[in-house]
Amino acid sequence: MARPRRLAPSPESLRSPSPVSRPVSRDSVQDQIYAELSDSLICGRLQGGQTLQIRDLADAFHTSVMPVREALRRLVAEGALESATQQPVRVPHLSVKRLDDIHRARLLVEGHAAERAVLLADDHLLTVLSKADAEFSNALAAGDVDAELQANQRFHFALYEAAQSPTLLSMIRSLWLQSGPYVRIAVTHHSNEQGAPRTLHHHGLMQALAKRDAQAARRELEADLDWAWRLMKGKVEVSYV
Amino acid sequence: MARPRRLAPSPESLRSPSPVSRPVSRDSVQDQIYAELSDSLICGRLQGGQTLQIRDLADAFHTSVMPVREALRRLVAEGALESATQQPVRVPHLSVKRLDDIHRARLLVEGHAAERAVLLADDHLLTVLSKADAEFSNALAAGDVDAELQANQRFHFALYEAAQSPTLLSMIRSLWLQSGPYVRIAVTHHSNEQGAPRTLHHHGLMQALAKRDAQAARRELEADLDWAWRLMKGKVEVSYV
DNA sequence: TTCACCATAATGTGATCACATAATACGGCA
DNA sequence: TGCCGTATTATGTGATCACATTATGGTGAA
Repeated sequence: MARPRRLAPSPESLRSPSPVSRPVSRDSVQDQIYAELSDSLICGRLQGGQTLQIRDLADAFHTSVMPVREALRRLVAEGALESATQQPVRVPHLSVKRLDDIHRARLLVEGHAAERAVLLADDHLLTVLSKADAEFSNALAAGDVDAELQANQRFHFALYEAAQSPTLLSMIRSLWLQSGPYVRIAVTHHSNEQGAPRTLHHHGLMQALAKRDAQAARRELEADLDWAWRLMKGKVEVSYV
Repeated sequence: MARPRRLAPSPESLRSPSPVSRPVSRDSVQDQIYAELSDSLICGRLQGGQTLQIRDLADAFHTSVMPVREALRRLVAEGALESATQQPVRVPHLSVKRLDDIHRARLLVEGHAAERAVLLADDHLLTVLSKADAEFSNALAAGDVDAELQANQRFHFALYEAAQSPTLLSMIRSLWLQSGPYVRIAVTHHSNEQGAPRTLHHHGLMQALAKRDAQAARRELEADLDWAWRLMKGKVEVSYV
């Protein structure tokens, strides 16, 4: 029996409207499914409370249930999904309490990573950041939410990778997986309400980086996280307990 | 076909010499295997570089390969184990660089959790901590390394749970899984070299807790982590690059 | 003796089937 | 008409088989 070495195209419900730089073509099938699902989580294409059924995903990806099982298991282990015994896997609902908890952890870990990045970064980082920020601004002007989120992700993770700490990086990735489904809700509802304070924080962060001011970089990053957190908190409060 | 609802007794190579408070009897078989393996990792019953083969573990646990696969997948996702494609899962080797990285993350996260615990704790925590510390001292005096590690784990996690942050707690658990295989090496080689500075840090931490001094608690915890880190670093340097 | 190549074995990974359990819908009773 | 118990469905989980790929051993020639 032929085993598909190549995964079928992703189902429409998960496909990104703007496939900017999808790092596809991993090796095993379960890795590809995992990459697809985690990308969908971080970019907010999956809603909180949504159930992910093994057989449905297997049909959508045109594979058997095996790779899907292991990919879901992996995401559950990272805290990105939740599963009770003998019950379908779900995207967790975020209560206000849990949202605050994740936010505190993000301030702690991502703030620390930003400080370290400032101390360790070379000049190349600034060019990468400004490029990502330019794409972010363009997406914001065009009203392309998906591109905006992708560019924002590139901006932040370029910074975090400069901290040269695999341990911190995997922690941060897990935190983004957990807060991903709610970032989109916050961002989609802000754009027509006010200006774009996020670009200001990005610029402030790059200035702090140029001046090698670690404390200032942390402050700007925390302001950026606080801004998103306040928006998310408002949405969670009205939509769900 | 009868499906075993009850897992066979754990293989001798993984069994703890002093099964103090094993929280057995989870629901699914893969959860039980996961609990067993993660316990073995944290308590250092698995050595760095050791390979864990699916069929071997399945034979040892008297089950099929399925539950073992998923348990291992979960541990890999948490960073506790590593696996290349189509190659057996291994307990990661810790280079000095990686050891330092994990140590910095532990100082950051566990130190923060200690501060929060001091601010949020009630009086009950002190009794739990002193009980765990007493068991720790007894195990130290008796030279029972396994009981010493178990008691130390209970002491620290009682503190961390008092921080009331599920997010931080899961991060800390992941860090302990990663450093577990090397903590034992460090601890087993210290006991006859010098006294027990660790009990001093435990006592200092409890005093800081009684005085509600968060900064002092963090300092004591960091001293405790630094002590273990220095021992581990010495062992890693001589045993492996 | 040493290195390269090939054959064999071993191991992870995917597919399929079987079953226990939780969710759901239907029918009967108050 | 509303509610509860039961039968059915559906879904996660475990077992088994099949296969691609890597590792390993031996054998050949240089």
